[in-house]
Amino acid sequence: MAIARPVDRRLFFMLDRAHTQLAKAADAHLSASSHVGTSQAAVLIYLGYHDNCRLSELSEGVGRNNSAITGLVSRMEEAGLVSRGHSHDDRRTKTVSLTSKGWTVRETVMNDFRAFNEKLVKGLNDREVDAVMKFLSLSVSNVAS
Amino acid sequence: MAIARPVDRRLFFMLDRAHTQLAKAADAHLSASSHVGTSQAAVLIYLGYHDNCRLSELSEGVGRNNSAITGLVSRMEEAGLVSRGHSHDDRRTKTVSLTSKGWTVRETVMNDFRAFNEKLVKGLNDREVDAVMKFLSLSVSNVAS
DNA sequence: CCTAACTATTACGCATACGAACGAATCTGT
DNA sequence: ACAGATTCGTTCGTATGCGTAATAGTTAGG
Repeated sequence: MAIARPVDRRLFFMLDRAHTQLAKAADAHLSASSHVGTSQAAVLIYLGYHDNCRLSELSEGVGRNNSAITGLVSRMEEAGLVSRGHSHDDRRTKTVSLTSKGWTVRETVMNDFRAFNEKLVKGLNDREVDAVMKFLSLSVSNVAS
Repeated sequence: MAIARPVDRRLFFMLDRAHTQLAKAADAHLSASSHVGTSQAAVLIYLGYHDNCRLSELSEGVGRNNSAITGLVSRMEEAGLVSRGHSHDDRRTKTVSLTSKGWTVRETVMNDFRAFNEKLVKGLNDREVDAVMKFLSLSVSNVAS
């Protein structure tokens, strides 16, 4: 259960720090080949698996709220990476889909991240990587209450 | 080595997502008792261990760059949590120290995070927690190059 | 002494995120 | 069929952080 080990109280800050540094490194990694940051990259990747989805679904998929998505999608629309559409079923909803340019950039981004993620787990064995992924999934639901 | 396992390419996004959700939860957790966010909380905790340190050291300690620290410290100074001082050795440098109010808030924040961090590792055994901490430390240096 | 390096600040523009509130559309219960 | 609740996307204001560049004071090296 790992209760109250002194080191535990630093866990969140270690995560925060790692995220800051890794996001910075990932941004640098990405902008070398494409002009997208990590937020936009997440959208590109998600849309590859769920093209033409609702904005709310995208919001859920990349873990940002509605208003963040509105701005994010708008910037990406201006950049020609995605386009908005309308749903036939429900006139409230709008959909997002990748443009052909979006698909191309996504391909680059995917390759970049494959290399990047391999760097992240350098020095860890499979068992440890599994523990990390388990933590990243579990912790979100642990605090969701 | 965990090379090219299909799941690896999602690692960074899982981290990104976890960080976003956890930061949001932590903010809610904190602002219930004190009026500080996670950035300011990090500063409070760091200063508890390195009171009266230089701004650059703080910058390194909490993983933000110099100009971000200037703004962060200014906001905290206005809130009465920290105060700026001058170094005797080097008159270029300025120092930051906790005010008595800062120490009080830090105490609250520390307790909040103890509880919060315990929630994060719920469902993980010690071995897995160790792997997570190892990952969070290692990954930063792995991409630092 | 002069110059180079360091330290912190400041200002600008930009990206990202949040919560709150809004209008429009849709669904639900009666 | 209609009133009320809910959902969806948007807009607004605010907070935070980054990069870059300019500024200014201080220190250290030659």
